[in-house]
Amino acid sequence: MKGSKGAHLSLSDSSAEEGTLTGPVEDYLKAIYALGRGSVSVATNDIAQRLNLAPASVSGMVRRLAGQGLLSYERYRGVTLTDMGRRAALRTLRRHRVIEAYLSGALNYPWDRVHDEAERLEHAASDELVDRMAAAIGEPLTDPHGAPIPSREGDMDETEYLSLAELGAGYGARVVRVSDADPEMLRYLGELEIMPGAELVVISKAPYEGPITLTVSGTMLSIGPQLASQVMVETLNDIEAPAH
Amino acid sequence: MKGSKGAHLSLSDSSAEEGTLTGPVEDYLKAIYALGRGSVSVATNDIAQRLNLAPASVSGMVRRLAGQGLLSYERYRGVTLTDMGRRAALRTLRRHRVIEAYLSGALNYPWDRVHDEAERLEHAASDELVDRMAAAIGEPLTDPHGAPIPSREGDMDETEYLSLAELGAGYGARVVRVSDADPEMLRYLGELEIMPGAELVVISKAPYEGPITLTVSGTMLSIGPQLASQVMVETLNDIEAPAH
DNA sequence: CGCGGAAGTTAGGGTTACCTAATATTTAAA
DNA sequence: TTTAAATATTAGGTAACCCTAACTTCCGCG
Repeated sequence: MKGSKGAHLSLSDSSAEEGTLTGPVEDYLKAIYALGRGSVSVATNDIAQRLNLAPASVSGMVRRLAGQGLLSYERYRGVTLTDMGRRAALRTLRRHRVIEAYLSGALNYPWDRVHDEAERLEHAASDELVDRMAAAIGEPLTDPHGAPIPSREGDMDETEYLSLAELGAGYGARVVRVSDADPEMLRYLGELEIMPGAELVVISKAPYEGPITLTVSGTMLSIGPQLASQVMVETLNDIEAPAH
Repeated sequence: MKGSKGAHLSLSDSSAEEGTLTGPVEDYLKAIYALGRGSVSVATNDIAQRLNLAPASVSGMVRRLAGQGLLSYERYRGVTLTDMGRRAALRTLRRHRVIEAYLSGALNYPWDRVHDEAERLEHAASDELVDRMAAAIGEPLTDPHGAPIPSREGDMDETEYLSLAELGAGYGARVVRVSDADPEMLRYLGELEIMPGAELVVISKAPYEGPITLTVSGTMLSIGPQLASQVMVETLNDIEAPAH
């Protein structure tokens, strides 16, 4: 575990602003939140890249959002979410992850396809629907990829974890989260049974960015370091350093 | 029963067009379908009223949609859906009604609130999601208000029914469908247990648009003709004309 | 320190979808 | 048949988002 902190902002009701943000605006806020982990300043080019937009488009939008009080912005200096912006971002994040968890838990969606569906539904679902979905599947704490779900009140566990690539040979660990960026990759990880909750032991790490050999639920396999870096784990004290 | 006909058009895949219609476009097509029951010509003003838009906005949109082959349009003459447009309308209608049925059946949504939620989700949900929802609640044939759900293939039962206001005193009937236009009204009808499946007997109809007295599941009550006209029923041969 | 490339911005357009005001067309009634 | 009311359309705007091209600012390296 590398570090830990928490976010708290009231998500519901959101005080005085008009309330209804457009889909694109929600996407901007989510992207800025993800890139700036809450309060770090974010480069407009990075937002553009993440949202697949031309940098010029971001400059314009960011100026508008600053005008609406959702973020603070100084030309050529990057942007930072205001409390209001952070609240909106977390609200969208909660929607997204609850929807993912619901699709997976209640409708048997395969985990490599929940992301895209949630990406569209998150802008259309009401708070009530999201709350009902969460209740229906027992108020889960994470989405199917292991990402934490912000609470209705705007709290989110922001614990950071080691990646499997950083784990030393001989260590046992439990998978807590995998990146949901690439469906193809998720399908592959699924085949290997590398998913949240799985326990694994690193057998060896070849040097020079070589393959990492490990056992997952009894099976031995090797994966590249690039893939391993997308898998976040929590070390297990009790399986520590077996002989090899 | 006043008449009966069926619609058949392949809903899936939709042949050669680009495929993704915007939310507003889907709303126009749905409105035109609803107003023209398939193929009757529809006045642009009626579309405007139904969608709560200025008539001028409709003229413009309708020209664009005609250009895309979704409807045929002659200035000052109203519009008619093409096969392609009808297909798209039925696809949206299916989404809408499946979502309503799902919200009600799987998430315990009260029936006066499913419409608004579905109105937003219908533009964001994928065909796969809609199909999974339908499967999860046993492929229902109607939504919670009794409106028929078009099949994946584009078939819809378009049977027309008598309204409760048209039913003569002494007749027994089963409620098949109620208007979902007004949540307030739905809540009231729910309190009275006037909902699809309920069986009722008309005791008397006061003249000059006076109240209609009836029994619903044993209880006697009176409603105005305006409300009664929003309740569609199917007569029951076996409870016909009891003495009074 | 200054200068070139990277990063970010403005300028100028385009599309969708809406609006109000002014105009045209249809239609029903005198 | 004429004509006014009802219906519908164009004309001219606005706002949200997006783009490409041209320009500006920043910053690190020599």
